[in-house]
Amino acid sequence: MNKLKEKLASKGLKATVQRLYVYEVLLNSRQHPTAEEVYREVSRVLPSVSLSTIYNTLETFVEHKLVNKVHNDSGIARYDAFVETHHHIYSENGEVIADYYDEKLAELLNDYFTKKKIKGYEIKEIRLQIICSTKEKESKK
Amino acid sequence: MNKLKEKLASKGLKATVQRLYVYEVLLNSRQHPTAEEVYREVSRVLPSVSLSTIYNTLETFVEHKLVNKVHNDSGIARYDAFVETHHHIYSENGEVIADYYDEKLAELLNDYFTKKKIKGYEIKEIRLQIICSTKEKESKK
DNA sequence: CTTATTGCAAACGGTTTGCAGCATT
DNA sequence: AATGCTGCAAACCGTTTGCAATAAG
Repeated sequence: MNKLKEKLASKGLKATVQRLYVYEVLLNSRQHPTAEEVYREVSRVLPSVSLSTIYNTLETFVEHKLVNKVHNDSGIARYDAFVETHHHIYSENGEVIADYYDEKLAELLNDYFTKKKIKGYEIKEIRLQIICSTKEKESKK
Repeated sequence: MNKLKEKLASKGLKATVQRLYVYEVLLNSRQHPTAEEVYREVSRVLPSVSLSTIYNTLETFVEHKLVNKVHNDSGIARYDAFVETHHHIYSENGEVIADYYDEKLAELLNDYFTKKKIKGYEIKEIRLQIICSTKEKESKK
C-alpha cells in the first residue's frame, strides 16, 4: 500500500488522500467496482469527496497502469487494482465480475500463439471473458 | 440474406426495409461498426431513417441472437452480424476490431475447461480479446 | 384490420470538463 | 511558493424512451 505512494512519487504524481482511499477500495474489493461504487465507499470515510475526483483518479491510475479498466456488456466501466495477468469472469447479464488467475492457461495460450501468429498483427495481450452462470440458486429475474 | 426474412418471420418480427438495410450494412462491413456508423450507411440509401430506429433494430437483433454486440475500451458499442463462435482483435487503443476465427483454439479451450472446472460457476461461453498492434507503419500518435 | 415498428424529440445516465480554491511537494 | 489536484456545476454524448403516425402481416 505504501508501494502506491512510491509509484505515484516516481511518476511525479501527488499522493492525495483521495487517491490513497480510491486505491484501497480497489484493493479490498472482491468484485470489480464501478466508479459509482468506489465513490460510495470512499464517501464513507471522506464524505466531501466528489464523483469527478473519483473519475479523475481512476483515469489517472489507468493511464499509469496501476489499475485495469474493464467494460461489461452494458458499457459501464469497472476497475480493478490487479495488473498481473489474469482474466475475468462475467455473469450472463454482464453484472458480476470476478478475477480468474490461471498460470497453466496463460502458458497454454502463450504456446499456442507463439506458434500460430496472426498475419499482420503483433499480439500484445490476450484477455479472456469467461461468461458463466453461478451454480447457486438465483432468483430467475 | 433472405435467410434474415425467414428468421425474422419465424420469430414473429416484421421484415421492414430498415431492418434489412441494417443487417446488410453489418454483413458488408469489414470492421464492426458502431450504431452511428450503421446509421450513416443506412442513411445513404434511406435518408429518413432515424438513429433511434438503428438502435432499436440493433437491440432487437442482439436479443434474437442475430447479431453480436461488443464493447471496446471506450465503452462504445460495436456490432457484428457473425454469431458463429469467434473472437475479437482489438487495437491497443481499443479502436479497430476484427474477427478472429480459429477452430483449433476453440477446441483447445474447450478441452482445457472441460478438465479444469471453475468452482461455483458453469461456463457458458469464452470470449478472447486479442489486443494487437498492427505491423504496418502507423503514425506514432 | 391489427399490431408492430418507425421517427421525432425529449430524457437519461455515465463520464468529462473548466475553473477557482486548496493541498501536496 | 509553485504546481497539481479537488470539488462543484455544467456540458457531453451514446443510448433509451414515450408516443402519434405509419407500414407490415
